Amino acid sequence: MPKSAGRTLPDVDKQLSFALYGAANRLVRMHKPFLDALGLTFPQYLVMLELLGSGPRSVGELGTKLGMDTGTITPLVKRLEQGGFVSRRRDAKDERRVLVDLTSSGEAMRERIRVVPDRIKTACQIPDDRADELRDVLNGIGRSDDD
Amino acid sequence: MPKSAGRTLPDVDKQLSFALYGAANRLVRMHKPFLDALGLTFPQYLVMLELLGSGPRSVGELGTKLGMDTGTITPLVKRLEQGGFVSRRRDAKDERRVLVDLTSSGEAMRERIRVVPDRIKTACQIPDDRADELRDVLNGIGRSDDD
DNA sequence: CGCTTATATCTAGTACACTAGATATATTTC
DNA sequence: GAAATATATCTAGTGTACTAGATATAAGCG
Repeated sequence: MPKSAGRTLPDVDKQLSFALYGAANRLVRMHKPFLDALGLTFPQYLVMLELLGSGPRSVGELGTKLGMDTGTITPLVKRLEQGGFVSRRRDAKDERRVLVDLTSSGEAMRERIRVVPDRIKTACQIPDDRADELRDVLNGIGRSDDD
Repeated sequence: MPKSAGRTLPDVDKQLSFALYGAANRLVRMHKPFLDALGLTFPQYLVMLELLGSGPRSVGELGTKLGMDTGTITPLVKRLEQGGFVSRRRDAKDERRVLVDLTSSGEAMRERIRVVPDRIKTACQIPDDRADELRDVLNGIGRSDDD
């Protein structure tokens, strides 16, 4: 067996980075049946949550909030637009910006979207206080002490 | 209790799923400078860790271990092969299987790969015991009580 | 032996997520 | 007010990650 001279490599599934990467993938998979029923992908669902919670947002603001590049957000939002869930228009105040807003069809999803987090929480079987604690730890990972 | 007027959508960044998704993305970004120097992407790095730690593996075994589909693993491994890090050959014992093994060039990366987890741990600033605890919680997420 | 079923891998098509570079509008400076 | 700079978005290209369907080998059965 290639156990190499003295130093062994830490087993891949002993590593936090692997655990985190896998958990995120599994979490997206868990969402899929619920989101398929709504015609949304996971990142699209995050954008919808933000719009439902905070109102119209520019492409750049969505990227900042969700920690994604505009090169990711633009095609994602275009698919939401094609699905009829959001509208895109130039900001009259600053024509460089594109404002993304819910259509009536998107707004109408509010109640159906709202139940998704609860279903996931149930499936995860993690108590609320434990989940909050975990969330805070995760939110601290990989941030360069600003934002 | 007012029926729906009072119920607001939970803020997107109060949610575990969002925190987990974002943390995984940030973690991959943290790895990038180290892995770029080795000519690896993050999932390719996970495959290399597994091969360095456990020896030759079939495509299917890699997929099971890493929680990924063969439709993901196959092109990924082909890129590793193109990079000269691994070889692929049919298993003589069962010609349905494709065995992935390290080349000498791949084996030679052992020491350079081994230091990556430490650098990340330092950058994350999470104490070891805390990281182990977090890892165990993450490993429990989204598994259907088998595997 | 030929037929069926199971297993393992591969191919094709959609959707992220990133980087780098192009385009378009705003703002500043002279 | 025209040129230079800054900001916001978009486009193109690479690499995951998924699903569904195709191919190829293996194993079981009449």
